[in-house]
Amino acid sequence: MSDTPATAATATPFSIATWNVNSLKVRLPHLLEWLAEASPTLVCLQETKLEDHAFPTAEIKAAGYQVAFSGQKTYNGVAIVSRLPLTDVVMGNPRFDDPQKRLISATVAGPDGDVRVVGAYFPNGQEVGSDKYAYKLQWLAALHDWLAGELAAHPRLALCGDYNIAPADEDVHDPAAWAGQILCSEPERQAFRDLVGLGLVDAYRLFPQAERSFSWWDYRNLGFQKNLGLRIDHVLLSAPLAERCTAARIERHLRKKERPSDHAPVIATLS
DNA sequence: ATGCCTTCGCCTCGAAGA
Repeated sequence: MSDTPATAATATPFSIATWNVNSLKVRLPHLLEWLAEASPTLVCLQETKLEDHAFPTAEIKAAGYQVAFSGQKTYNGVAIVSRLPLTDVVMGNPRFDDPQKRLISATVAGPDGDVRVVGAYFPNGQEVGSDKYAYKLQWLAALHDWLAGELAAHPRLALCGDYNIAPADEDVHDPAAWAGQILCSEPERQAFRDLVGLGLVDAYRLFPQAERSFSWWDYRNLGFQKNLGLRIDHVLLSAPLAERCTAARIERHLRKKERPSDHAPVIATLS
């Protein structure tokens, strides 16, 4: 027997997820299905590719979730959907003037106090040495600088999103082929380590995981069927949240659905 | 292999993604 109140004992655990949906217009049915099935407390979405007036607020609210979003036509676009109220919503990085909608932050009530959630769609970079790669590194440096202050202000913080960085060779299906390439280059991996150095922990690596675990697979060449993937979507937790993290997994089965996103959601559970 | 798949916007092909 436990003296825990029944309401707490039966409550769904607090969980934080991230998913690059590659067009929320196309993937809304998948999202609604997954919200009903996995019941995450909160999900950060990337690549919504929707202007704010077109965001499917009513459909997501009908599923029992609140929304905050920052989008644009064709590219980028981020959102947070949450079963709990979202407060202090902030768009973008105040230290980095950027027309690309890649960042959204909000506060939710967590199991042991407020949690600050930062949802991020990191730049892809296209090719090492390109203008887009230079932008990616500048964006990463600005994120690091801003996040140091955010962590000081909000010690209970989660940085969730499509990082477009495979942090280590074990996160790459063919490390030799990808060595030095975009998503795997040393400056990108160093930027990832610099974020970790602020006091963040990769929730997925807190637990034993299957080898060759990935969150993205190329649409081409039967990438998913052959498991030719990369682990580039991450939930990073500050120490007080990492201490309470009890599980982390990749929702690989969503990649098997009809007309899937090329990314699968990543979800971390907190006690 | 400058390829493959998917999305969007433009206008049925190019750009971008990763």
